[in-house]
Amino acid sequence: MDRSNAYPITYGVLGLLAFWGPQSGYDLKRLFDHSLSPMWGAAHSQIYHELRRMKDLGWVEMEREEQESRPDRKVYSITPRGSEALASWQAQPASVLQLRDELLLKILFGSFASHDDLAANLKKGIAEHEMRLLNYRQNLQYIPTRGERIQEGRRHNPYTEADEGDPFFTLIARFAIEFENAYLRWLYETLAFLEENEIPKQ
Amino acid sequence: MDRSNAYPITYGVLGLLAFWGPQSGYDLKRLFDHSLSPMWGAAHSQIYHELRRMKDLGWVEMEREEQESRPDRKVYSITPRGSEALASWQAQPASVLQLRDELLLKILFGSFASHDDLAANLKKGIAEHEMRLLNYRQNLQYIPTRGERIQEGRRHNPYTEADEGDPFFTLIARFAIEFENAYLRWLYETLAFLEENEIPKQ
DNA sequence: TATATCATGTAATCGGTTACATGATTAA
DNA sequence: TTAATCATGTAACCGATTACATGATATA
Repeated sequence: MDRSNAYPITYGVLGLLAFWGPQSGYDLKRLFDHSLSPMWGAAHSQIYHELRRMKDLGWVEMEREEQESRPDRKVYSITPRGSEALASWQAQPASVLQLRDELLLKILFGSFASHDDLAANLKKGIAEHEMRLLNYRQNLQYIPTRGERIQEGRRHNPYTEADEGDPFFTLIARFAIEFENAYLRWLYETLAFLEENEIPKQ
Repeated sequence: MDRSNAYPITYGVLGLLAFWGPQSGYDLKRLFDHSLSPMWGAAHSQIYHELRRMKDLGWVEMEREEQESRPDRKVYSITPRGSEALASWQAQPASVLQLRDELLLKILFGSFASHDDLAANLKKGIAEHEMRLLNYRQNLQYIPTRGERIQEGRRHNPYTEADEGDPFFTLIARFAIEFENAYLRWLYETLAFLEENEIPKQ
């Protein structure tokens, strides 16, 4: 629980602090939802938890911003030791990916499902991934610029044109789009295959 | 722990029992490693756990096979109630995918890494995914056939030519290959981009 | 009037991984 | 002689999700 270990999610929060400058837990949750969600989601409870752990580790500092009629904002910023931790994480090999996609499991065992159940799940998958694709395409036009964001502080529009933006965000956005395209292509082909091979009910 | 709920991993084990016929925990672990591992991995401890839980639910039955000089094999088979559970799982919508790929996280925060660290991680990713692709391509030639496997029992070669095999296994194998191809294409492009834009050390 | 946003946290649970534990057989 | 295979389990831990808890402001 309060161990001194760090995990991908820890560095996710730390990286966002390094990139965007000082943020509250609430801000970080929105950044997660906006830029990381389908790549690495996080509940707000977990973000608050990681912040406390990193404070204990000396990787972040906290400053309290008082507000009338609302809970104080606790604004966290990365410390030099946090920056070191982030860099040494980058020097370590990444753990290997596991998909864990329930839809794929269902298709794999499709011989135990009715045609209609399979088709329904495929269509739900198509809707879901089409929506993601739209989202990513829009995001690609608004890639953040690091320097600006940190200098001007929070609460202004953090986006600039894609061609001035952080090249790594652009690379990841491209990945997301290509992944969704490949997934969708397969979903449509699979659905078509099922419809062709359906044995019609008498 | 011993709750009466079921999760994707539960149905993964149940589906394997339905497809391949009676198996021991040890057999199931190998089937997982062979056919499901990068899609939905499972430690042997978890498989044994799911088997006990499903026995309590009446979804599987256990029969003890005595052996000299080795622990008894406990062979599990799916019950009619297990088949019902599998079918009703297929009727429910699948949960949505989250990638949770640490490599993507590292690339996203690539502005806090050295060129060499990034390149090393990309190259490790390339090696990993090339290996998977090879594996999937080999698997595609040997797709299991359900009926045979169950009738003839375990411990014979369970594979037949792809064109006679289960169509769903073929569909999933195609997905896996297309996914790895898309991922690899992106990895190579990203690595090339980094090499082009490297600021050489003085 | 009801929902959404702002803002932070605790508690409970659980899915999943890693380590621990045992021990015979067989092939390199 | 070392490692891999066969074979099954327990224990500890922890990352992550879900639910619980509070309460003001602004918008529909």
